[in-house]
Amino acid sequence: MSWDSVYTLVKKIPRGRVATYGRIGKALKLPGGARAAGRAMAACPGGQGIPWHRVVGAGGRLLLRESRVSLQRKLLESEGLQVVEKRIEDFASREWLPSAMDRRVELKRKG
DNA sequence: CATCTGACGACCG
DNA sequence: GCGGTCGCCAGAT
Repeated sequence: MSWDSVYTLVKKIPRGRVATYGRIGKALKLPGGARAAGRAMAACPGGQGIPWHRVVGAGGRLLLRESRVSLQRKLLESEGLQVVEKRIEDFASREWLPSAMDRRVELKRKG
């Protein structure tokens, strides 16, 4: 399985925004959904401009292991996001939705 | 080939 | 909110 489509999508996540494994898996119709997105990110090659830290779990939770979550948190905070108890504050308005269709939902939700 | 291990998430008690 | 179950699958050993 090639995870290129996942990395390509992740690269599109704007600075200061985050996307979830579930959304990514669904948007790309990956077999296995969210878990597939997780596997892809686990195998994510470094040093290629992939903003891996902008991918979080459902509800805006940070799911990485302690050894890595500290860096993720640091990177997210450096982009202006607030992380409290391994969770993105105000996640609903910080979530970036992949497809054009989902964007309408986002705009609608924002009001 | 058998087995184990995950960067998930919805659901339920 | 917390812990357990289940669906689902690529790599590593």
